[in-house]
Amino acid sequence: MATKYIKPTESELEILRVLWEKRTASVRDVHEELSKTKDAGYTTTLKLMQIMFEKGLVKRDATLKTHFYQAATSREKTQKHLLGKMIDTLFGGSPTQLVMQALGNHKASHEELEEIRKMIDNLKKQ
Amino acid sequence: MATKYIKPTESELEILRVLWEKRTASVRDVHEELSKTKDAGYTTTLKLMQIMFEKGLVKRDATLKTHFYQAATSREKTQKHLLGKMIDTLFGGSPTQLVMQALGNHKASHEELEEIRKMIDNLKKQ
DNA sequence: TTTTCATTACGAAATTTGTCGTATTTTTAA
DNA sequence: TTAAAAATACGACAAATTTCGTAATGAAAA
Repeated sequence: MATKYIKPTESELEILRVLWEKRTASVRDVHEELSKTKDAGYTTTLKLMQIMFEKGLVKRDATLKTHFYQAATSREKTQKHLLGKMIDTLFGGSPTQLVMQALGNHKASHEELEEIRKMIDNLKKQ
Repeated sequence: MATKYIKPTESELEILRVLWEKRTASVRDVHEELSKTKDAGYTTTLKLMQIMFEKGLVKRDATLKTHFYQAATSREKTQKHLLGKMIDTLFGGSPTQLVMQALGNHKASHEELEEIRKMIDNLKKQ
């Protein structure tokens, strides 16, 4: 049995975002990044990251005094899970509906649209 | 200033889903629908809907003994908000990334793909 | 060495969410 | 009119999440 997927909370997702971007970061690194848009104390970030470690959401190297953290799961896997959930709960199970919404409401460049079109053509061949 | 968007919780979203489908429903209606997949008492559903009313997530007609509820916001608006948030937090602001993920991981029929392709062609004309 | 400073550990409070039991109110049926 | 049934109101509790203060620890500087 695959280990149960643990859904990150809102705050945990913010931390994961930083870790995905930086690959490896100390609590202070993460906290400074988050401070740009959010204000909470350093120990709050620390505590959250410790909890995430207990949950298995992040890994850490504790050999040095300053611990260094990494995300334990990839951005892609998390995207897949949360997107799947959203499709089920909010788009009646239809990925198409979601895609239409996304394309309709959020600007995409000519090149990006072309990229998507190519992907569709590929999918149709199968 | 537009009134702040209130993000529905997980349970609230389930209730909204029922209301979007039925347009108008009593607490009992909603509860019976939810009972199919979830087990919680009637008063739990009632309480949640009362809280949602206080938050402004639902409207209600309280002239009769049995109150009738409606979602205060459309499914489309909610989809747009949550999707936008997901694009920002999880897909680095790129709707294209999200679309590619969605198409890659979730099966869509030939007809649906065609539909999306048409939309893309339309968007490209502008 | 001693002091200072940055870090982690930990407990606990505050908030939010989800749950339900009981009281009250209203309608309907006997 | 009275009793029963069904609905809402409300308070309270439990669990999860977020927050922070303080203590302990380790490293670096004086």
